[in-house]
Amino acid sequence: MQRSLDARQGECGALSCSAMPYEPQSIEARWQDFWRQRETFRAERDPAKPKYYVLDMFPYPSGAGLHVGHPKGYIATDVLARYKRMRGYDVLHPMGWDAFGLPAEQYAIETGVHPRETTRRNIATFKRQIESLGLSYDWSREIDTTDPGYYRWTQWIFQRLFERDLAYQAEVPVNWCPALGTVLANEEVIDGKSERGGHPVVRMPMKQWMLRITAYADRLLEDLEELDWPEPIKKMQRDWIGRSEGAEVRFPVADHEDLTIEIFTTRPDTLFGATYMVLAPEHPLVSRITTDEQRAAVSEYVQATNRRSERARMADGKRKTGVATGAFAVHPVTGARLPIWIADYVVAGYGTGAIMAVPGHDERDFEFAQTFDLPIVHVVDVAGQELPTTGDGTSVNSGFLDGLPSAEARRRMIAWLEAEGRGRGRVTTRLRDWLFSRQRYWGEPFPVLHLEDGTVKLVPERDLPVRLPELDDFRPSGDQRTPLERATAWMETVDPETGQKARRDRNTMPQWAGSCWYFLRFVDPHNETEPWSRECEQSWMPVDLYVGGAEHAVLHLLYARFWHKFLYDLGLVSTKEPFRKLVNQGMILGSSWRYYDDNVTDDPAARPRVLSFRDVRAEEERIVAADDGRELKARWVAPDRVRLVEGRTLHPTLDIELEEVIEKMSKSRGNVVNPDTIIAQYGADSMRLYEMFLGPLDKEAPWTTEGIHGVHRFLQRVWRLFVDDDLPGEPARPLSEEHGPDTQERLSAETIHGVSEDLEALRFNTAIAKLMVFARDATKEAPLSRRSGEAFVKLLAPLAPHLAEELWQKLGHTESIAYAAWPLADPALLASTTMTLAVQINGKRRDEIQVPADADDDTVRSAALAAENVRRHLAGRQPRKVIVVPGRLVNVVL
RNA sequence: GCCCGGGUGGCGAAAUGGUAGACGCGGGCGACUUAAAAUCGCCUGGCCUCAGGCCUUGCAGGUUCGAGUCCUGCCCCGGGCACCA
Repeated sequence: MQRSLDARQGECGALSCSAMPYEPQSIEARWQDFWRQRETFRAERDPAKPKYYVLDMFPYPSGAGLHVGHPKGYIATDVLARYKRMRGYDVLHPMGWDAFGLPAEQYAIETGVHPRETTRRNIATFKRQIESLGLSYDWSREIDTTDPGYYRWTQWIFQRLFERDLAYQAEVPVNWCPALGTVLANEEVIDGKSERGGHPVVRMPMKQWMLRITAYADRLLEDLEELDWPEPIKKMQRDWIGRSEGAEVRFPVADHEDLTIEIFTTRPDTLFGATYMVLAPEHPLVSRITTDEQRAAVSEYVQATNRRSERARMADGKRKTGVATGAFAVHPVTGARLPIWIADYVVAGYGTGAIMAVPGHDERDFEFAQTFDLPIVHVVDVAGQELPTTGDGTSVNSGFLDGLPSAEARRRMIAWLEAEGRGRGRVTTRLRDWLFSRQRYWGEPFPVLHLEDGTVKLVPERDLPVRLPELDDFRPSGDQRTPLERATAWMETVDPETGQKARRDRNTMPQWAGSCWYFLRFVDPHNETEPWSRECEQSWMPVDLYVGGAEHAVLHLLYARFWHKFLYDLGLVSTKEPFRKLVNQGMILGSSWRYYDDNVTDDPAARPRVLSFRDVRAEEERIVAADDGRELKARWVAPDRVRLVEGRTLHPTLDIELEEVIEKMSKSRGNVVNPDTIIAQYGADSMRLYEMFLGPLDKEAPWTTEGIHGVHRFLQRVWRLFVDDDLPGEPARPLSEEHGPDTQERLSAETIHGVSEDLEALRFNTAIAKLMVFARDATKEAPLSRRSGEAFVKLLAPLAPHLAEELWQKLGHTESIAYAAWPLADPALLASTTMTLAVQINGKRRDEIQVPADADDDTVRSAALAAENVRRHLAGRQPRKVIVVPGRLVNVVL
């Protein structure tokens, strides 16, 4: 940079030297206003152009606002949206709010502020933060799931489900969470606790709305094949659906002519090895078949099972427990009497809640049989292995199956069962119908009326939406009454068609309802006569790229696919699947510092003993003091409060060394970084660039505030490439209208080529690296040519849009760069005239040679053998073999 | 236990079976400065007998002219599922 040091000195005499050369704060606000006022990103559909629908999983606007981890996916989709626009696509890039749900309501209960109010405030904060990143959303399509104009159509879709018998009410055992005062879907229960809040959940029967997602199980499974989704996510969905093939077999109960036990097995070939039966403790037949002698023991076991949470059951490990019912079943083939047991290793919710136990070929049955001294029979021979064997082999001791390989034996047994009327081939799924009602306030009301005669009918379409009633008290009642039942005037109504007295439904829909179809509303958000028009749907759907967190693998993504398939069957959408390509962005991690104390109960009056991480050890799940073994609790120190003393990291006031822990950002750890602070200091473009530069999009990465310096320096360098801030009044450095030197033109072509490829593949980190190389090297030999300079600004535009707009304007353009045509690399420049080849000897790099790009193998070979260091290694010997890899290297084998 | 990812400099990371460590952080040296910051330039995996050479992508083998990349076995970390019949 030999440019005018003299000018700089001259300037310093007259003016302050502290003027910032590149001031993102003023640039960014100006361009954000520009985009807003011009509606630059309003999506319009021109049928002559290809379309690109790029979508973020819309956020739940929580009270805490965004931290730097949230926008990573939004930035990535924004880069792609901007890139695709410049590539000539019509881009649909919308944003909205998934605003119904528990946290707003929990907050309302704590503070007394209406959820509508907190939701409004939270949305305002989220929107301000998102806008400050310069994301190119079409805000005219903003959606809020709590808006009656939106949930009207959520209710409308529910009505269509009801009409097709895909929504029904049933008395089912549900996951009741007393602390939240609601039931939860299976997907919302993790380890026997609620996904939100970690409260205990108990199973109990209740009348609930259900959606028949099981009717779509096969299609949800099959159509995964055609999706460009991460393999682990597809796998999780397959596992969740849990399809397995096998047979249903009916075992008559001895001495109860009217009773049969129905079981499901994937191994009908082992039927001859069944030596006893097991029912889940909750199985409906238990009380009917239990003999008087066993009744006391059985009921005690059933109660004990109910009391123990699933967590406690798991903590017990694999120890088998159970009680005999005293009853017997009749083996459908041999007629043998098999004792019927109950045991909690058979779960009520899977299959039929009953099994035939084949201890010879099932590890669980084997353990149980050993524990209770039940007979074990060998019916499948697997290459001399000892029992229990669970793999395929050859049937033995199995009557008409003897000698058959397992697969054939299965077919033969199913045929026999069907011929004898004792069973049939069957496929089961682990997936169960979706429990769709919640006993909460902040959700969509069900658009139905319960008439006095018990019938349920739909609210007429013209009366939609059924609005949420106003309530002052949102609390769950503690019993099973719901908040809506307090709105008595709202609950008691009349059927507008018959004039009969009617009650509204007391439940609301779960949080997932609104997100099942929001991507469809985005294509036609202001339509008041239908949820979306056919025309809009066909011009934008499906979503071409969907980016969001992996935590939605089996919740939102499965539910949304289910609704979409249903809408497809109705002819309302034209694609079987809503999301063609899915990418999970990796989390951004924060760092905090840890120590321990013995105030395990968080007693504020305690004077705890404080320990460094060096003085503790892990004992199973707990952390204890290394010396006296007392139990400890982890404490956290935010990174800005630690003291660095002689290379050690210490507590702010105490003399103990802290341990750095890098994990998901959360309030409780004090490791959250607010994007507002980063943007105020470095600007949105630096923030965007940094998050994209950290590493591959789908990988998690730790946030470090030093790291952002690098990309900020890069943007400053870019600024100076175009703007001479030492010459006030000069809008831009004059760029040469001539072609630059060959090296510059070639670098430009390579950068265009490389950045384009990287953006297509979502490799933002390497795209940025290539831009950095250009900015570093382009002006080494000569000033930048206009041609290369403008191409570079365009390449930068998707990643750092504010700076690119500013430079584009300084280069004399009056239109936004947002729709400027993406540059194309001159292929002639990509092919260089000479090339540098590495020369290896026995696979080790020893020298390099320069040869013309079109040199033939012989020329390359002799050049390689003539290289100085090669001659030294050869020392007169003849190489055994010379391998020429065109364009790459030469390997001389001795 | 089972199923996925992943182990590369002090750190974040690059690398169609073909020059390992691009780019960035941090660090070092120098220029500019009264000074500092900012900026700019150079250096920065380890070791040695240093114009050269040896070692190096979790560990141990294998395939290949050539392996971070492919194969076999193992170790460690992260995630998902978990008595699923």
